[in-house]
Amino acid sequence: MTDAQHEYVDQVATFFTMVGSARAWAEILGWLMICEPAEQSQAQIAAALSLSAGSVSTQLRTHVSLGLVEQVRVRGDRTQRYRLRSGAWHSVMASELDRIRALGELARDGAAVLPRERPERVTELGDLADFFAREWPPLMERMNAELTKGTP
Amino acid sequence: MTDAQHEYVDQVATFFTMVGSARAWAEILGWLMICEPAEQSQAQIAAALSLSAGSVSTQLRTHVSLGLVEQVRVRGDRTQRYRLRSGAWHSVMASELDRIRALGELARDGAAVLPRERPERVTELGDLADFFAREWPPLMERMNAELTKGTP
DNA sequence: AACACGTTTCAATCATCGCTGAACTGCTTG
DNA sequence: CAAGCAGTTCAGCGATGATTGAAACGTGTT
Repeated sequence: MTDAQHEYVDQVATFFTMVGSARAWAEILGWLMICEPAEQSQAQIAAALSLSAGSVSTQLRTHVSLGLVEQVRVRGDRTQRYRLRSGAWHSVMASELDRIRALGELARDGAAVLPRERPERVTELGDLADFFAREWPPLMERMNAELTKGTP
Repeated sequence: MTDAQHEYVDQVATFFTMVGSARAWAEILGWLMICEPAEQSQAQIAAALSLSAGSVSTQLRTHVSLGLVEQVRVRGDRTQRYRLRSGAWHSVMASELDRIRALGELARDGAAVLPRERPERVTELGDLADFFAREWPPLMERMNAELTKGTP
């Protein structure tokens, strides 16, 4: 692992820790973006990032469950490999829809305690969520259409 | 503060703590969504939520700096009041653009360590960021147009 | 001026959560 | 069936960061 690679992993990790991710989680993500080969065993990841086997196991599982990383079995080799899923970033964006829906839910539940004064404080959130729930799917479609040009 | 209100504040707080916000920050947000009157002093907020004056002061400042909350002076009364800004939720969405740009930056910096194997791991992120940087502003415009219908 | 009230600041405390290390499971091979 | 390796689990440690409480500040009031 070169200095430049190390620096980049750090940069990615810094970004994602800023938005609330665990350090190890973020470092693994950064490493899987640039490592060679793209498929890595847990041991390789642990070695490259100087992380304990435990952290790698745990955080890798959350990566997998989020759909960012996939496990691959290389035939002839029994050790599991992990790699960034192709389209990983797309699915991050696509999953935004769930969060938007959750916000809509929050707004809807607010109906029970709607304030007389400036009820928009709650309703505005609902309208917004509805707007995005409508706009997001076509946006995702355009995204896929546009960015799949080179890779069919 | 009724039980229902308390419950709702808790629900909002739970949602936002899930995505990495501080508990007090999130509770204040929930309270400012449904409190009556909409304008509240720090002391009122602290009392309603059983928070210390210190937390309220600190977290309220971050709310203000994020543009979610604004301070208002009620004439005749010297104590400062705080309230949810109208259009608060809109500006949350609008500020997403900054995060998208940051992701684009991250991808661009990745050029220095671009892997030979599956370089899309990095470049895909850049394309995505570009796509959103282009799509976001018009989307925001449509959002404002559509949701401002009732409130000119 | 002195006081009262609202707000800010900050050091100390507390809680949370991620990380480590070691023990454990399961699989494969000699 | 023992040995070796990959991965998992979990208790305990450590660090980060939020919360508190008290003291300082400022502003308006008597």
